[in-house]
Amino acid sequence: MVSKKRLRYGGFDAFRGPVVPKAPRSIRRNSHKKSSAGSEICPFELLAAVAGKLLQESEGSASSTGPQQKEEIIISKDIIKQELLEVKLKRSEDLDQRYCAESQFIPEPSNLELQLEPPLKDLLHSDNDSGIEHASIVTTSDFLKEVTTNVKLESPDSKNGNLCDANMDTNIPKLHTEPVEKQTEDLLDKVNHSVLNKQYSSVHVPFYSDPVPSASFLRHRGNNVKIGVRDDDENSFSCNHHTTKMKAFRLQSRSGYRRIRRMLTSKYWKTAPKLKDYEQLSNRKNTYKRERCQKRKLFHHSSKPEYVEETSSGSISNSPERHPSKRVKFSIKSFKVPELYLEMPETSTVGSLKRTVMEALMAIIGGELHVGVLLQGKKVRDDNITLQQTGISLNSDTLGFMLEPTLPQPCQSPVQEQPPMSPPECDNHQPLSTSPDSPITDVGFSNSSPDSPPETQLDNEIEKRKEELVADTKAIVPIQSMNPEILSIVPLNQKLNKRSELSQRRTRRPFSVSEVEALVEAVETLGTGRWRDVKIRAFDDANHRTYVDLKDKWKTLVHTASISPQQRRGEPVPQDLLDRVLAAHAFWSQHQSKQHGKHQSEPVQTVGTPVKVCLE
DNA sequence: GTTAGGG
DNA sequence: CCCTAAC
Repeated sequence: MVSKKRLRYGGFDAFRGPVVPKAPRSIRRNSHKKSSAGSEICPFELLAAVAGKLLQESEGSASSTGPQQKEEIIISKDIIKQELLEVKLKRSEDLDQRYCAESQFIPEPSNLELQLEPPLKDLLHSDNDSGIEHASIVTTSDFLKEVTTNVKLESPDSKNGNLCDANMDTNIPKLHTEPVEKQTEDLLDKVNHSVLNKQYSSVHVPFYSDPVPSASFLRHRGNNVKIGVRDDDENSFSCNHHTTKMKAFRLQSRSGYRRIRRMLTSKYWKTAPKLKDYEQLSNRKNTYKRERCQKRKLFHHSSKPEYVEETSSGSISNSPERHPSKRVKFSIKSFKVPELYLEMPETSTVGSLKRTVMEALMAIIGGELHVGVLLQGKKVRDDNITLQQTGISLNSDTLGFMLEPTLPQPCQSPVQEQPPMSPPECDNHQPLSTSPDSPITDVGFSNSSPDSPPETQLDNEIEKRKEELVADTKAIVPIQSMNPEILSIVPLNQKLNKRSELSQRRTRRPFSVSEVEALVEAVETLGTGRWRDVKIRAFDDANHRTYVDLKDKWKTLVHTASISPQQRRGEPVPQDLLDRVLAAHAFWSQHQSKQHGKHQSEPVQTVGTPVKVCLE
């Protein structure tokens, strides 16, 4: 049997060595920070930056080549490579060693990068109608290695070993200042306008090959080419056109999964470079929340707007003259495109690759493009409220933008049918082949209704199947690796990638009143320190409610009960229940529930009237 | 594996 | 809900 850990490592433990040193966390944490912070992300940042410059510089000579052949290749193997040499030194060695055996497949190392220029405006079907002037593609040797060999291993450092950066930055110089009262709608217009009007010079789309291509991500599109776009965070994966449903999946059993995920998401793995503090901040704390809000968004904000002149608190400058209103300055550094997934035969020509990439991009951004505004991770949906009202004027450091292609995006149902990554069944049994007609709605993410399913059984099933999944997944890898005909291109975002694969947050499932009642009842009798017992007693059959959940729920119930009804959110809990909550809470906290231990069966509905439940 | 708390 | 420290 393959252990879960093995799975996690793609069964290449031998290559990896201990992931986390058996040392005190504090030590591990520190060492990790220092060692990886610089070597993991930076290279990619650097790559992007360097490549960007290079390409920009080469723009002059690489201008449009014609109406039809608007594509153009730029192979600059050495330049970028050089730039990265220093940074990647160590890693490169590792990789080279690893791939040594397979390197013969690599005709020749080259750096790959994709650049779109001018703007997407053309693709956007915006006001303008010109076409893309050209797209350049460059690959790195590593990239090719990965591609041609379909590497399936990922070492601690190969988290980044996944090669290229995966974001598409569309640099936008700067946006104008806006009156604070300006409505968000206006802001959006501004942004959109800027985006659509060549105000940025290039678009970068670095890719990386997916170390463990998920069958579910594959879509056939025309001949052999597969294209898809995966939402970077939620594992949600959107495909263009004929794509059908794709569901992400969980690989491990809940416990194992959680354990692994804990490892992956723990700060020990966090390696965001210092330079990206802003990102780290939001990443660490908001990624879940923020990005969660972006489900189904093909584009997500990459960089928060930066204040051009002042700090967050002083970001507002007065414009005495014309507008009495304060003005907020926005400087949108760039936008990022989510993961892009492509597959095509090795025999494909570079030209076709370019076309494919373009098609994929077109598919993504081909429709009308909108800009979404994210404030503190939450999407600001109301276009009519003012910046002031949203708090953007004061808080723009938590502001984000995202490009929203107009793909059929069902979503938006507050609740979801199924946990995003959950039902392994889906993936397991809906392999590569897909019916082009399948509704896109099923794509990856899920929608599950809170009170959805007879989860009890479902969960069990899932649990069972996880074992199978392990095997299946493992099997998939080798197959891929042995099939050099498949070219995988997947933009990368390691952290997100990791998270998306293994750190999927559970789907939110609000407690129903009946659940609350059951919880209250159980706590009344058992006390507040025996959550496991509470679980067994009242939620034994609810696999999705862990005792920790119950404990948390109780915590919120106590809080809810102590605030005014107006401040409460969600499905209202009957006041009488809340009263019982308070009573039980008071009772048990006063009676040190812990020590009440064992088996008092006395229903404490009389909690209010102190009882001598204490036995013993 | 559980608890208890902070986030 | 997540993440962790402490048991």
